[in-house]
This record gives sequence, structure tokens and C-alpha cells, in this order.
Amino acid sequence: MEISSQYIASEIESKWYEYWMERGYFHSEPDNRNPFSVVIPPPNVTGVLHMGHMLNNTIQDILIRRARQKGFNACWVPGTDHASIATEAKVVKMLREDGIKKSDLSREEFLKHAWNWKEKYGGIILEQLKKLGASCDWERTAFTMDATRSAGVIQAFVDLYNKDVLYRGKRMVNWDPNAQTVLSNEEVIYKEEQGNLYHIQYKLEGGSDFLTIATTRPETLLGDSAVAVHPDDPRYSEFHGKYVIVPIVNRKVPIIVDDYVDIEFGTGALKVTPAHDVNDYDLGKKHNLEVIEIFNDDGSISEAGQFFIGEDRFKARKLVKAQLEEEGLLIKVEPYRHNVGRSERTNAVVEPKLSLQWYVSMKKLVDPALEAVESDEVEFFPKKMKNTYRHWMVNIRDWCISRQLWWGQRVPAYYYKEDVFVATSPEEAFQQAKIKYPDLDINELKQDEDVLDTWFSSWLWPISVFDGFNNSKDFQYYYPTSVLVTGWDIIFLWVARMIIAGYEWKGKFPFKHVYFTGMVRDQKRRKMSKSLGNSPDALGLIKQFGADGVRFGMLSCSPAGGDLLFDEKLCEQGRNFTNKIWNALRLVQGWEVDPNKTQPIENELAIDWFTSLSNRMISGLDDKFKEYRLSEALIDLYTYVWTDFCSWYLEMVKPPYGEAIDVYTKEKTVELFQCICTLLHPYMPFITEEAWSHLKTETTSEDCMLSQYPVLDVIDPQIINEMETIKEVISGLRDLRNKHQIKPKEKLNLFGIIDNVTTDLYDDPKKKELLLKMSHLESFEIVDQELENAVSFIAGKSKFFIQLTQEIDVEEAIREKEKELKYQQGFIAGVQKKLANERFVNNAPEAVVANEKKKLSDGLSRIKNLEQSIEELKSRR
RNA sequence: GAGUCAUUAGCUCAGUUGGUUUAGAGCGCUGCCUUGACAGGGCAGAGGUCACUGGUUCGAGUCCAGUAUGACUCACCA
Repeated sequence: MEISSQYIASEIESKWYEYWMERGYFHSEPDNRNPFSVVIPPPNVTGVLHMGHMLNNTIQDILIRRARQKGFNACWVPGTDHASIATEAKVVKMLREDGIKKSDLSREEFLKHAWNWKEKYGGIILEQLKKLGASCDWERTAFTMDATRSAGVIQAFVDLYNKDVLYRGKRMVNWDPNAQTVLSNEEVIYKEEQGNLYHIQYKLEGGSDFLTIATTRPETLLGDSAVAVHPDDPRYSEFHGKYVIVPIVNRKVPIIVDDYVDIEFGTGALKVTPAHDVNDYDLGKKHNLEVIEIFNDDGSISEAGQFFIGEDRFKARKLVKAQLEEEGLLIKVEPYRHNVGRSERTNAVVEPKLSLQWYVSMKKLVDPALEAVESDEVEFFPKKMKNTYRHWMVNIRDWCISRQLWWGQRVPAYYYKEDVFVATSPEEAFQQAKIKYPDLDINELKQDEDVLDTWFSSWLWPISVFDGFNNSKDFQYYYPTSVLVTGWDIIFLWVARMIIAGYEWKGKFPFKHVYFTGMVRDQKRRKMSKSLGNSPDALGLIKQFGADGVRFGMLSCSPAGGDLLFDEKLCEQGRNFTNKIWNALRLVQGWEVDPNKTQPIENELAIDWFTSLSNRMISGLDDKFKEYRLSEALIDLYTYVWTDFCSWYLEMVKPPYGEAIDVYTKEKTVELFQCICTLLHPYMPFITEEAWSHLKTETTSEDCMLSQYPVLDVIDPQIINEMETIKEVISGLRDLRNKHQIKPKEKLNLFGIIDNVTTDLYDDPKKKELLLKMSHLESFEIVDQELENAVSFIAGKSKFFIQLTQEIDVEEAIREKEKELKYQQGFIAGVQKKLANERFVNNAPEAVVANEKKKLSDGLSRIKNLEQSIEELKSRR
């Protein structure tokens, strides 16, 4: 088959992806093999592929493809989550552009629009994953709001309610005024922002005195119901029990005393707004203060605020400020940096708000999940994530799961008067209600208006994607899954909760391993995000460097759990790697086989050597994968393919230009190349599949993707070591050619000073022939001392030299040898010190001592060789 | 405020129970090389007292303590 000189990734990649899909290679059904299952961390249905996804999904694909080759029944379930806030915001925006307001629609009408949107635009990201080469079982694609998943969610809710693990309560929550919904703590991001500290005078009732408070939010004074001071603050001791007048609204409020107040901060006097601050709320409860809610759900001032009604909270701040200035009550405004919480989804400043919500009593659920990780029943990679997990689990808070949205599973709670009935359907709730209210009409039962947090769907994912709530055949076969691959940033939001759910409903962990990936950061160490706009276009990268190139780039720099600083250069390196493989393929396939040619003896050595190396590689990969050292494993493969195979092995067996190759060498080389393809396939599926299609024979698998992972065979360390010495001689000679401007292919006569190594090189015809070929030598001889006008180098412990016809810079050569001598002397000094220490010789393991002795004797040989060279050079002065 | 982790070549990082010729890789850098699989390339080279100070040990980049610097997580912040 003619092989094109150019490797065009985009064409070849789409060809193979289609081919795999057509043959159904990604699909899995339960059978008698062992399962290896993975569930995708469901990306947001509104999402587009970004760097984090690429890293995360490449890793999953690597694990899945490798498991498949190793004979497991590999199943990778893809899907998306419904992302209630993000999606609802998108749909609302789209409707607004069409002139439709959400408030004009009924719930059912809105949901119809939302589903239409989802069908049309949702899940683009799954299509993008195909470009990456993801071998997901697409027939199993799940969505957190589809029928099966929703049924599970409702069932879970009802079950928890019946177990008394759910409750409804009025609490101070994080309110997102843009999305007009509550947020859980995990969805609020606190960051330091520049604000102001306003010093405001509150007039004392019935007097001319003032009390000055400091606040970052002057607009909330509309809702003040007290001013608090510390009991031991001498500045305010005479004010205890008195009243002040809140400016603008002229409300008379008490001065309360509480040691919560920090004397050092601000003025030491604190305004108290129980309805709009968590701490103030607690103070209010303690001191029985009035709770005045001055904000509407959208963050504007409510009727209760009395002034600036309908104005947005930030506009109101300015208006209050102006008003205070006018009244002369604003003492000063100082710049102040403080933490501000923003909504993860909408970036709106979060407003603390009192509200009635549904909560999960997490403390009742955590124990088995905590124990599982502590005992490594669920194993974390890297291990250090256990600390983070433990800390959160031990200090766990209740989980607020209701959201004031329409897009999501509606809370299955039905109200009548003061009663609530929780059931999987209105009919069931009605049956319950009828017991207490026999005359009730079903229409009088009102379902909760809120929906459930998206994470309340996601935490069931490993169970629900296999229809686990119906205990399906798939579930029994695939659960628990083998490994979860996700970013450490959602360890609480998702990972911990999934483990909790796994034990709660199935009495078993949802996954055996959790591999936490690092965050993809840019060159300035910033997390890549849409809002910063510092994320490269993922598909653009694939177009530019090929999916294989990008996969290489992502993986080659992502140590287990460590963050990775993304650089396009890494993808470029990956693309270059595919090119290298392609050209190696062209070389090997270009060799014409001559059936009459006998195999050169040096090829036998090369083949034996590389076979051992391959086995060492297979063994090393197993070790690395056990520890999820995927990046290291890839670097090892890269060196193995590029340096060992292309730069050394192929050069060793390559026939001289224009000559044919013998049958045996060609066959073995193809075999070794096939092994490379199989080993590399999980990382770079496309180039390996393409290469395989050219290399395959009657006896090998039809496709690389389904090729059997090679079984570990013998590793011969001796041949590997001896080859290292030969390579060192070859490199040493190349260096000499470089230094003395001798052309790479000019024939030379090489001499070795007699010792056991050089003698072996001379006596073993395979080694000698290999040396002659690789070094372009005329001859290789053994002598007992340097000859006239020699230039020498040391390889291993032995000395080699060639004779020059031209003059050399004697002084420069002496300097160089002396530098090397000094290094060697330092080296043996250390070794000698060790060996002189009796306790070392007596206590250290025998092998270690023996090795030190070898180091010493080799070092001494090198020194002797160097000293002789220096002497010889000096005599030439 | 509590905790976790880090500090190794110009840059980004490996270095897995302490011992493998006084530390490895990629990128970058320097020199040489182009009719031959590959310039998306080949060959070779330079570059590190492993943050600092002590300690444990026959032996420390690796273990312990302290110091410095940095990063992150959780909580709070009028």
C-alpha cells in the first residue's frame, strides 16, 4: 500500500471514529467478562467543550481503552446534567429576545420552551467529545432530567423524607437576585473586592448625642432594628439600654449589648439588620428584635423599606449615601477591601435572605461514606485529597436542595392547609391526605412550586445511569463502577455526595477509585474560565494539532492531581509525535523484502534488545497505571517510541540505502511496531489505529482498538545494560566527530584500550558488527595504549580513541580532560568515604556495598585512563 | 482565624517503601548536520551545592523539627 508522505490528522481521525461507531465497538452489554465501568461527570447541558473537559475526558478514554484491550468489558456512560440555573437563565434570555417574558408564561409553557431549547442546542458538548476520540457508549447517553433519572430523584426525595432525613425550614440563605433562587454554600464564591466603609451617625433618642456606626452596606439601614455595642467598651457604657433613631426612616431602635461585637473594628458600634445578614439574624433572635425585610426577590427595595421603593440595592446605596450627606449624618467614607460572595452561575452579589427551603440532614447520612474513604474502601488518587474530604465530612452542614426555578424536578411535596404530604405522585399524596381529610378534593392539594438542586440529581448518577433504583440487570453488572475521574474542585458538590448516596441506597460505594485531575491553568497560573476568556478554543486546537496531538498535550503535563499550566506548545509536541510515528511507519513499510537475503547478525542483537525493552515498558506501564501516573507513563512511552525505537532500533536494523531487507528482520520489526501501537493506543487512538491498518497481518487483530494487550515476557537486563555501553561508545564517537569536524559518515578506525569490556565488544561478532555499522567504522581494534596523535573519550569505564591526521588544540584538550578528571576524583572520593566507613560496610545490604565497590573500581579505571590521556597530551606540547 | 499542600536546571514539572556511576524529562538555549522515513527533523552539548537551618541514619532531594516564601481549601469579616 502506498503511504502518503503527509499525515493529515483531521481526515484520518474522522475516518476512524466513524469506523469504530459503525462497528459498535464502544457499546457494551453485560456478559461473562469482568466489567470495567466509568460514568462521565455529566457536563452542563448548556456547556461547550473546554480545556477541563478535554483533560478529564481524555483520561477517562485512556482508562477505558486500556481496560478494553486488557479484556475487560469496558463501558463508559456519557450524559449531561440539566444545570437548572444556567439553563433556565439561557432559556429566559432566549425568550426575552423573542419578546416573551417568563412571568407571562405558565410553568408548563415555560418547560415546553426549555425542552425545545434542550433538544435543539443542549448537549453540543457530547458531539464535541467525539472529536476528541471519546469511546463512550453513546447508546447509553443519559440526562439528569430524562424519565429514568427523574424517577430516581423523586424516589430518593420521598425515601429520605420518610426516613426523616429531610426537613423544611426557614433559614437565612444565599439568595441570587438575578436568578431569583437560593444557592447552596458551595455555589457561592467569596472574593475580596474593593468597597467602602461608611461611618454614619445615629441620633440618640431625646438628646443631642450621636452614636457612630460603620457599615459596608448603608442601604440596609432601612431595615435596622438595633445598634449593638460590646458590654466592656467604655466608650459606650453610658448608652446601654438607651435608644437611637435610625436615619432616613426615623425608626426608634434599642442599643443592645452583646460580646459578639468586635471593639476594635470600625467604631465599635454595629448596626443590626436581622433580615439581611446572617450574624445580625442570630443577634436578632437572641435579643428578640424585629425582622424587617426591605428587599424584594430581585434585590430592589420593598415597601417595608419605606424609602427608595423599587430601586435596585446598588442604586439605593447611592441614594442613601446622598440623603445622609444632605442630613449631615455621614461622617466619612473610607475605602475598604472585604469579601463579597457572588453566585457561581450568574456572578450576582449574593443577598442573605430569610426563606423557607428544603434541607437534607447530612449528619444522618455521612458516617458510612466517611469510613469508606478513611479505610480506602474507596481509594483517592492522589491520597492527600482524603484530608480535604475528611474535613468537610466531619464539619458537614445541612444541604439546601430547593431552588426557586422551573427547570428541574419539582419538589414532590403537596400542601393542604398546614400539612405536607410527600409522595412520588399527586395521586399518592392525595391518598395520604385523604386519611386526615376524607372530604379533600385532589385539586385542593397544592404541589411545592420549587424544583430540586441539580446536584440532587447528580449525586445519584452512578446509580441512576444504570437504572439502579429499579435494580436492573445493567445495574447489577456494572455497579459499582471502577473509577471516577473528576476535578478536585467538585469534591464536595459531587464526589462526597455520590459516595453518601451510594451507601444510603445501595449499601455500596459507587466507584472503587477516584482520580482527581488538576485544574487547567493558563501561563499566569489562572484557572481557565469562560469569564476570564483565557481558555483556548478546544475544537480549534483539535483542528490545529489533531485530537491525538491535543490528547498528548493535555496528558504529558498533568501529574496525578497536580494542576497543569497549559501551553499550546505541548499540543504541538504531540502533533510532532504523530508525525514521527507516521514517518517511522513510512520507513518500515517502504522496506522491500528480499526472501533470499540472510539476516545480518547485528540485527539479531537489535531485535533481542528492543524486545527486552518492550517487555520492560509493558511492566513499567502496569506499575504506573496502578498509581494513575498517566503522565509519567506517557512520557515513558514517548521516549520508548521516539528515542529507543526510532532513533536507535530503526537505525540499527535499517538496510543500507537502496538495499532490501531480510524477511526475519522485517517481520520482527512489524511485530514490534504493532506492540507499540497497542501500548500507545489509549493515549493516541487515531494514529495508532491508522498505523495498525498498514501493519496488520493475518494473525493479528483486525483493529488496534480491539488488539489484545501484550502479555509480559522476559526482560533480559544484561542485554539492556550491554547495549547501553555500546550506545555510549557510539555517542562518544559522534561527539568526537563533532568536536573535530569529521563528517558523520567518514569511515574511521576505532581503537579500544584493552579491558574486559572492550575485549567483549571485539570478540562478540554481533556487538562488533553493530558498532561498525552504527559508527560508520572501517575497523575496530584493541590495543594496550594510545597511539600517535590520538583523540580519546571514555565510555563506561573504558577508553576509546581515533587517530587524527590534522592538528588538535592540545591545551583545550588538556583542559577538558582535567575537568573530567576532577569530576571523577570527586565522585570516587564520595564512594571511598562510604567504603571506609565500617558501619556502612557492616550494616548496608550486600548488594549496595557491592555496587559501591563496582563504582569505585570503574571510577578508578576512568581516572587511570584520563591521567594517561593527559600525560600523553602534555607530551605533545 | 483553622487546615492542607508546595519550594528540584532559564521555564513547566517527574523523582513511587531512604541506597542503581555525586539528580531526570519536555520546552528553551549553544554548536554541527539537508539528495537517504521525518526541519513537524538528525547528532551532540551547556545548564542544578534539590528554599534555608538543625536533627535522625552507615547513608537524606527522599524521614523529623523549625524558619522563610508561595498556593489552595474551609470558616468569619460591621
